[in-house]
Amino acid sequence: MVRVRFAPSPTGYLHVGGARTALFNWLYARKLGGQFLLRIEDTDKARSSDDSTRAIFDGLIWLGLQWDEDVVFQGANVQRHARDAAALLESGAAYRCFCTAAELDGRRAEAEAKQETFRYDRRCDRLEAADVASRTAAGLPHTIRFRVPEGTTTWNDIVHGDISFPNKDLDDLVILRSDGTPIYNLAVVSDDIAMRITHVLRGEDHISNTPKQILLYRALGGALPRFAHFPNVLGTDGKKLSKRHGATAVGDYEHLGILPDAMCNFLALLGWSPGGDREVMSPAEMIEAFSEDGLLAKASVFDIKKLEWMNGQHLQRIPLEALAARVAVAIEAAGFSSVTDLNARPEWTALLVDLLRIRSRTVDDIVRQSQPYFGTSVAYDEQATAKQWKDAALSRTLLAGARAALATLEPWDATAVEPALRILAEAHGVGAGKLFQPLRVALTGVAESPGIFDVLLLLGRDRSIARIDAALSHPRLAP
RNA sequence: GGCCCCAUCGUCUAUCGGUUAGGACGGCACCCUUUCACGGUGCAGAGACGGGUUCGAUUCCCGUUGGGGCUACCA
Repeated sequence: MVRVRFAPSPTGYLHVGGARTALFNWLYARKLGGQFLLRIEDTDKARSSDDSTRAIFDGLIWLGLQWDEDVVFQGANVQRHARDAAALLESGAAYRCFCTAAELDGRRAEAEAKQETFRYDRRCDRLEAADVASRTAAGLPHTIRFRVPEGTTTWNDIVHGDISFPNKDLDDLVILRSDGTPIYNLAVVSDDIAMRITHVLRGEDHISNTPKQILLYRALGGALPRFAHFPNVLGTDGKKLSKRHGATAVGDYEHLGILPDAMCNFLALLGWSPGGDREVMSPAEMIEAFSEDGLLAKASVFDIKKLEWMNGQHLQRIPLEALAARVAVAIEAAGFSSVTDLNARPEWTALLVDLLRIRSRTVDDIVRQSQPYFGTSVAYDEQATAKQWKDAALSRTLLAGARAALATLEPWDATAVEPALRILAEAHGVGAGKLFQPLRVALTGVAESPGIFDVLLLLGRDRSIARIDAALSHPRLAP
């Protein structure tokens, strides 16, 4: 049984790089019928917060990456971590170190000053047993260090192939602090063994932790998992994605009107390819197409333009009712209308959303463009009126003509509206566009909108007439 | 500094020794058209460099260069 885990530390929001790691774990588990677990690594109390934990849950839920089993909080396992450290001490794989943090810092600075690589010199490992016993009995504060054995540590990484580290380059790492709390590498291995994790899939910044962890697995007698290290997600400047690149939290994209499926699709393609030309996929299709072979070793740049395009593609594919429900919430948030009102007229709402989604890339685009279809009056865009009502006299004539034609038109539908307006344009000896454009501005206040007949239907007769009247009394159209 | 990872259009990528190096985003042009979009067509655009191996290298190996990561009593 495949068991993978996503193990973020709750020190901020869920970052897109972390989201991608979670996604790959999720895809891996779902593809193989395994379990996707979530572990919150909160052992650093100073930096961890409940708000951050909540933000991680929210982000994963929004993305649709549901985890299996209960969330594991690493902080709840400190007793086991300490027990494991004690066991290592017992078996001789680790030793007590009485060097203080200040001494260590001093030696490190000294080595650096001499351009030398600092490595712990194991002086405490050479202490006489009696000495160690008496210092311990005296209650002298000390850490527990893992004694890195001789040799080379190698593993076959799922994305990178064989990677090996000479053990001599690994320092004897502290696994338990002098206050008895565990250090990261110990906690991770202890927990992964306890959680029976079979595949550790994480970011490439953990590559250099891996040999240390493998050594700890062996010393602890745990079954070694397979490892995969995903390359970093970079900003457009080629540097690791961070706050200064703008939006990096998945929540930011939610608020920008990105659909979760589009976000997952986009993230999956950063470092994974199903082969061939496939790009736009639903979560189910991604699971179906997912395989280790498609995982790339190269870091990739987060290109928001492509994300937006991807979102536009998903906007067209999502079932209309589902999109309408999301848009309704966003329209209420924008203050144009209410969910209750929109639900009361589902067909009208569906038509509105369907007409706007084709010219939108985000939910926010739809909301922005929906404004003219709510409320009684519209704000006339200066540029639009200047351009489309340039010839005031002609515009007045055409708008008045349209008002007259529409006022008594029966029935109020596409079959009647279109011929009526085309005949009107012809009667005035102008092309259809010469009539439609000024009318579009009169009805919506802006120069871009769905087709003019659809606009009329969306607004209804009364509001259409009222807006033409409002346009007629606009300063620019004054006689 | 030491150790490790990486290297195809500006960006995301296909290619599993032999291709006019393909697709997508973005850009540009044109078509469609009542506007804006959508859609369609076309154009520009890539194997970092140097050595090998091979009949033949983008592909395999080595080096150089350039990016990135780690180097804590952080995670």
